[in-house]
Amino acid sequence: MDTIKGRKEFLELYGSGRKRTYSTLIIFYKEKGQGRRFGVAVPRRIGSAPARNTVKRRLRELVRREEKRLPDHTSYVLVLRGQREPGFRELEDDLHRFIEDVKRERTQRFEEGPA
RNA sequence: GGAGCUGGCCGGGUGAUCGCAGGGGCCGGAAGGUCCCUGAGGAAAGUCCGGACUCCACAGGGCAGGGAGCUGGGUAACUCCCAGGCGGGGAAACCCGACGGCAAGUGCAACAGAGAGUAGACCGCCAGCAGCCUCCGCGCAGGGGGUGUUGGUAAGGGUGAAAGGGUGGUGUAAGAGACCACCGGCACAGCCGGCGACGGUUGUGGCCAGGUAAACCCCUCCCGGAGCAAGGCCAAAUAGGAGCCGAGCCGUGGCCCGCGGCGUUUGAGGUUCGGGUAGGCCGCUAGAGGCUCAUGGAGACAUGGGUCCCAGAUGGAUGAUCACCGGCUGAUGGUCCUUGGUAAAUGCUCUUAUAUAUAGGCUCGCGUUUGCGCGGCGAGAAUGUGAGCCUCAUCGGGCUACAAGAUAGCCCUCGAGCGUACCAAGGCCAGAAGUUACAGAAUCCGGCUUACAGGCCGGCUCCCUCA
Repeated sequence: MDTIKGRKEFLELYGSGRKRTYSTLIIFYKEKGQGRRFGVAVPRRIGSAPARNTVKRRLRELVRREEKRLPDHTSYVLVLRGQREPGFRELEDDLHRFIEDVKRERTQRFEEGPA
C-alpha cells in the first residue's frame, strides 16, 4: 500500500477531488499518477493517541484487503467522521458501499461515453 | 479474624488467518523475493527540574533578572535520593512540612467586637457623690439591693482565627509583672554530648517581643545562550531581481559602559513586491545500560568480576479480525460445611432457687432570714435538717381483652448439654449479566508530578478470639 505524503497533496484532494460521505467516513478521490495511493486522517476529537492509532490501523487493514477492488491510477483520502471511535464492522460496511458506488459511477460513464 | 500503615512487583493468555518496521543471510543487474532474529511503558504522559551531546559566544565590570534555602552524605547533576534534626498530625505502625530572617525597614488583615498592635471599658468589679426601697407605722445603730453620675480597673463574661505569657501568692477600694515564687518562651554567656543541624544543663537579664516574607524586602549560595527542526554531508533549486527607506548594524541574547566585527563615494542593514526550497544520508541508538555474584557502607550508593545486546518510525511501524481460556464484580439458585441468633409455633437429659435502692408527695419537730424599743397583722413565705407514712417507676418474658396505651387477668420462669425448625453471615459448587484500566517511543539518560480496572508477594501497628 502506497501512502500519500505531504500536506500539499492532502489539500489538493480536499480541494479538487471527488467527495463521498458515509456514516463514519468521508472519502476524497481523484485520478492521478500511477497505481493506487492512500491517505488516512483521524481527527483529535476521536480521543487519545492510542484510540486514534487503533482507528488508523483498522482503516489501513481494510484498505490492504480491499485495495484491488478499487480503480487504478487514483489517489484516495479517508477522513473519519463523528465524535467516537467506530467499530471495525461499521468501517467495513462504509468502505464496501464506497466500492459499489465507484463501480456504478464508472459503468455509467462507460455507457454514456460512446453514446 | 477485623481495622489500618508501609515497601516491592505484575498489569491479560493461547491458537488460526492476514499484515507492518528494522537488522542479518541467500537469490537477483535492478525492482524485488525468501528465511531467521528483534520490535512500546510504568508511567512512553505532563514537559516541571537536572545533566549528557551539538552549535554560537568567551574580555571584563556594574546593575537588573531567575533559581535554591535545617544538617551530614550520595550523585555527572538536581528543586532528586538516603540518613539525621526540628515542627505538626495520629492511640500506634507511620505520614506531612519552600523548614533562613517580620525583637532591619515598609506594608496588609474581611466579618464580629467596646477595643486588632503606640491597645481597649459593652456587661461586670471597685470607690466617691446624689437620691430611693427594706411585712406595716415611728425612732436609733448597722447591713443589703436597684437608679443616676464622676472616676479607677484587664481578675471574670461576651466577640473573634487571634484580646498583648500561664498558675499560685503578696498587694489593693477593686485590680494590674506593681512585686514575689514556680513553669513556659526569648536574648546573652558557660559547660556536657554530637562532624553538624541540634539536644541537655547552669547562670544572668528584662517581664514577654501577635500573624503574614508562595507581601515588598534583607541575608547566604548558584546560574552564558539556543536546542536533534541542535548540527554536519550530498543533491536539487531560486538568483545574484525590482521599488522604497537608509547611517548605522551585528555579536557579547535583559540594560549600560567597554571590547570585537561589518559599513557610511565601492551602500551595511531594514522593508514591500515577485520567485524558490523543505529530497536523501549521517547524528541515531552500546548506554552515568540490563541481569547476576562478591566486597565496603546503617542507607542512598560505590568498587570489582561474570554475562547479555534489548525499538529506532518520519503521514510516523510495533498490529487487524475471529475463536477459546483467564481475572474481577455479581442478581439468583443448591442447602454440603462452619459460626451466631430466635422459638410454650420446641423435644430429651442433668442440676436446682430469689430480692433492691432511688425519686416524688404529705404530716410533724427544730433552726435561720441584723439587733433593740413600742404598736399592728399573722403563724404565713423561703430555706436547711431529722423522723414517719403513701404513691409511682425500674429490676424478666409471652398470651388474652382494647384502635392503641395505661391497666387487669392468666401462664412460663434459673443454668448446662444434645437435637429439631426458621433467620442471618461466611466458606464451597453452579451461574444470567457486566467489566478487563491509565495510556503510544520520536536524541538519550537521572528525577519529580499526575492518571490507572484489577491482582500478587513481604514487613509493621492496634483490637478481638482461641490454645
